[in-house]
Amino acid sequence: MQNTANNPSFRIACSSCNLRELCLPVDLDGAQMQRLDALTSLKRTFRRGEYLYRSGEQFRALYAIRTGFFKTQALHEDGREQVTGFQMPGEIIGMDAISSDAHTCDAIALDDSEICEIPFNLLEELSRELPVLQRHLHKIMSREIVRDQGIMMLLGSMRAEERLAVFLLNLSQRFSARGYSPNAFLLRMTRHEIGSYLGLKLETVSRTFSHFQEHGLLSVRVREVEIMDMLRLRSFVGGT
Amino acid sequence: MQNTANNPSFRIACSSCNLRELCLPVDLDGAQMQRLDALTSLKRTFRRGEYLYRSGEQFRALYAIRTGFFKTQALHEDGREQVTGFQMPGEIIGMDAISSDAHTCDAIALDDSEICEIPFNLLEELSRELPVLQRHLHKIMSREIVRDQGIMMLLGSMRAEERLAVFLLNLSQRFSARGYSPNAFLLRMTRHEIGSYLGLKLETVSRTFSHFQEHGLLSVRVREVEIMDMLRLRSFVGGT
DNA sequence: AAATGGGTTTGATATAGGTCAAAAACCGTG
DNA sequence: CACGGTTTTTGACCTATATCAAACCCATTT
Repeated sequence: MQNTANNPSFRIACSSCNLRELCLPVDLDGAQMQRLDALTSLKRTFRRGEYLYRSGEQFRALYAIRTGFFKTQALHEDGREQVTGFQMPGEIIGMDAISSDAHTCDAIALDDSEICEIPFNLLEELSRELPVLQRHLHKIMSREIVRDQGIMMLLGSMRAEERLAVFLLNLSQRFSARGYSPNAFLLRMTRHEIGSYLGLKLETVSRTFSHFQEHGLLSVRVREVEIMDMLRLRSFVGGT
Repeated sequence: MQNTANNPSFRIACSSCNLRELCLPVDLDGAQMQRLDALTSLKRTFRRGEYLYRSGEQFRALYAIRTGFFKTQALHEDGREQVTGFQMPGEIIGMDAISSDAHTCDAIALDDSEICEIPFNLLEELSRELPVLQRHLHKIMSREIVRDQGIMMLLGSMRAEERLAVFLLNLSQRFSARGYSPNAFLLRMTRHEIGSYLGLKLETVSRTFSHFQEHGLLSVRVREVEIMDMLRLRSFVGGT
């Protein structure tokens, strides 16, 4: 599949973007803000299934998700692939590529999506002049490191039920931070993708959903999830 | 245990450090180099078992390891802990702490060790003036992200033998990069710590070492490892 | 309305790795 | 160099999750 629209048709600037608090919450004056706007002016849209970037492609920019939903997946030499994350609006991806100047994973839209492209050399340039932007960039990268270490913990020492509970609570919290219900949401990914992310087979994911439902923790109808008992779901993590 | 020596006794400057190529391989002129030297002038030594930092402590600096060996471990609320990495000379740790201004894991010396402390605000300041330093900092952080994703892959989709093989090959490669033999080395960590890192129980680690030995891939005498058949060990990864 | 096909659920069975336990090896210290 | 604690090895058994297989569901196409 191809990227359908490279036309920077509509130009929602950072200064007027409703995701600012999540994406680049830095305190800049008018002139500085204008420079940031200039940096991120290139928007692109993607249809479900399209690649934002592919492993091996040359690194040029970070990407801020404006709308939609993405997954990133790493490919092993031997063909095995693993989902390394699911990204939603306000989140920034592509930082893995800085170290080698080439992307180390694929990013694929799970929904029709729109992104802001942030050319990295320009971002570096601007962050040399704006310490608060510099610090924010470092925080974003550090946050990614912390996130990954959380997943290492999950994969290394949690049982299937805990993993799925952590996953759902994390989604819930992120939807909530974006103004959506923390209790009811639509999964954008398949059981296979969830399993790949959580280090489980799709059957185990499906069974664990069923368990949760039997125990009245939530109700699932395929992609629709409603968390019925958030507290008990939380207590699953690190408990029993 | 306490930090025994805060005395910045001996001042090996970056400019004359034999780890430069690994640690901060940036191309600076004399004056610039001097400023970098000033930045990293505080050295500290640690005895085996001592903490370099603890989870929750305020973030002030990154640390470059000069000699010795460290582990980092994350603690879950519920008491579970997991080793998130083993670090050796030339490697820089502490980047997880940038995002929240507090360390999110413990760093513990597994050997008598020496580190260079790099105050982060000064590093940011200098990297605003020296683009090559700025880029290098970004690369180091990005490398950490890539490393973590490799571990996610390992934990999410490899069997015990593959995990241990990957672990040993990685150590081998890093020892080799530091001028030590890639074939024979001493493990600085316990079976328990290896298991924690690899998402396995210590008994499984021990058994897997024994398997490898039975198959003539390597010889182990507790902490001493000698890789006898590097190729076959490599072929274990992603194979069979 | 039937056919197609990807995704999901559920069941039956297999297995890698975990758990429990005991012995052996190792290491620092007195 | 003997002692006590820690670490490692090995064995026997158990369990969570994988694997294999079939049925089902739902959206789209014919």
